[in-house]
Amino acid sequence: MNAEPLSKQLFSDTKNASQLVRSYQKIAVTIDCVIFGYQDGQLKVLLIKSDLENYTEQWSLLGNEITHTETTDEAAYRVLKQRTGLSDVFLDQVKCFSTPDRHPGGRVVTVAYCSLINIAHHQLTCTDNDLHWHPVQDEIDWAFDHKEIFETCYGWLQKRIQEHPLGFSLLPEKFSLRELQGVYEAILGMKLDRRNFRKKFFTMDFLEDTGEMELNVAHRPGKLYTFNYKKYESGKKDWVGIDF
Amino acid sequence: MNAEPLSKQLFSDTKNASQLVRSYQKIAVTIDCVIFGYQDGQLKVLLIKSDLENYTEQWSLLGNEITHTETTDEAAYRVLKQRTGLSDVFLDQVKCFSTPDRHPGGRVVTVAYCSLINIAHHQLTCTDNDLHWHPVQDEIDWAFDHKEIFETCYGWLQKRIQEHPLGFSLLPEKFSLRELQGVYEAILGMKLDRRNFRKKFFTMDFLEDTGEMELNVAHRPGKLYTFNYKKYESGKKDWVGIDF
DNA sequence: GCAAAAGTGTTGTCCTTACACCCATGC
DNA sequence: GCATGGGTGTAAGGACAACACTTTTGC
Repeated sequence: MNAEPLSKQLFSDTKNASQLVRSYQKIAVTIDCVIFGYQDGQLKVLLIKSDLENYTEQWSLLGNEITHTETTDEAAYRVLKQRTGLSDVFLDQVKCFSTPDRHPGGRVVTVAYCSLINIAHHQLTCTDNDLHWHPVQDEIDWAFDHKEIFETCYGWLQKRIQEHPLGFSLLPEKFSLRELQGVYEAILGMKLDRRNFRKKFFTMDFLEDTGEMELNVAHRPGKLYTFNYKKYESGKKDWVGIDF
Repeated sequence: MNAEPLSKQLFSDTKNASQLVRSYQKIAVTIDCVIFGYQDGQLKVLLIKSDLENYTEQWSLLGNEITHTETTDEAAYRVLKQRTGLSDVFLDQVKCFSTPDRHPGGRVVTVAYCSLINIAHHQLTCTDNDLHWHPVQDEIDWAFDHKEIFETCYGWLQKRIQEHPLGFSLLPEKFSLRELQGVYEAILGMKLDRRNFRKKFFTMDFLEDTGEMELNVAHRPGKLYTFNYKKYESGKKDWVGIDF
């Protein structure tokens, strides 16, 4: 607020790095994971009942403190692994939330992470505290500021999935185009034109025809494709173009 | 790393929120500002000589701890204000950096912020520690992990300026299209076609002709425009399209 | 009159959108 | 044979890239 005294105090002299850091106020830092999953054509988010007194009826993101020896990334992977058994999955940092009174137990700064996994392919390793998947369009009674964190991550995901091939992590190794389109429609919350969707992905040229077909579907079976990551990498463009 | 003991410990019972937060490890949290400025057709970044022993020859971003009563956003605005006198400027959170040994004085988690200001229109309020503007393409001897933070923010800015009208904050109220194009070329690091650039911005339809012309230029004077924020807001589109 | 940048249009190409019909399978 | 989704093509419109000449001003 008043610039002079602080800048004078901070920049008068060289300082010892350890002393400086010792002088800083220390704060609890946590990570919270917004883990999205997809099942039956619906986008869902993984939540637990809060385990804090007075908040046990509210839904909470999966979170944990970060320890002195790990990065926030490592903490996020640790939590994801503990709760879902998953380790080979994307997990991206979205944003840091730091409102002083955001946590009822005192000052806690949290870093939000976002992930997207295939529900059908991973059993939850622990279902304490009512851990389960909630359709994203359900009314949810959120704990603390987790509604805001969730919404930020959901918006981030909708933008991200249009620019990066995240959708494939929701699908089995081999998938039909209908399944792929279902993922996009669920995440973006809108219907897409089937013919244009197919054209789009075929011209992007990283889907590989496996030669196999769907089995046991109550309609004409579709071809199964795999996502060729190498082709995706080599075909990436780096210039997007000005477009507000 | 080993999931079982921790999840058992954390989720056995309801807990008191204050006790839980008290049990968390506490860490120093800082913000670092990557403040970009534009002058003479060049993009520059505002740096100081580190004021830490053994690091006084290296260049450092403007940073500070966050206190118990402020958000990281508030801390970033505070630092920006102290160092540049500016307050009516965009400042966006980019990313949190948390490698345990990133700071020589001990564990410090930092949140990087990015801003873009008009150098010619703001005097620096304090030039201690060799505070000054460095062209972004200069070789810079960075302190700590500030090179990584800078590069992340620079990439973020290049993407961001293509999707949001940030460039106008670098220009006077009234500006010519040549000036606007100069900003984009400096930030993106490439030449753009003048005719296509003009077409692009005219069809986006939020530039307003002031009726005035440039003065004192050694060539045919150009028209001066203003950025009409209201028109920009109302014309924004929300659907971008899948495009990897 | 020369240097420097302003201002302006067209064409070809590509991408996007909207839209309709027949086909293969399970039941 | 009916329901369900698979698979396909085209035409119109819009965006983008490439490209050259005339005009206005300061010096």
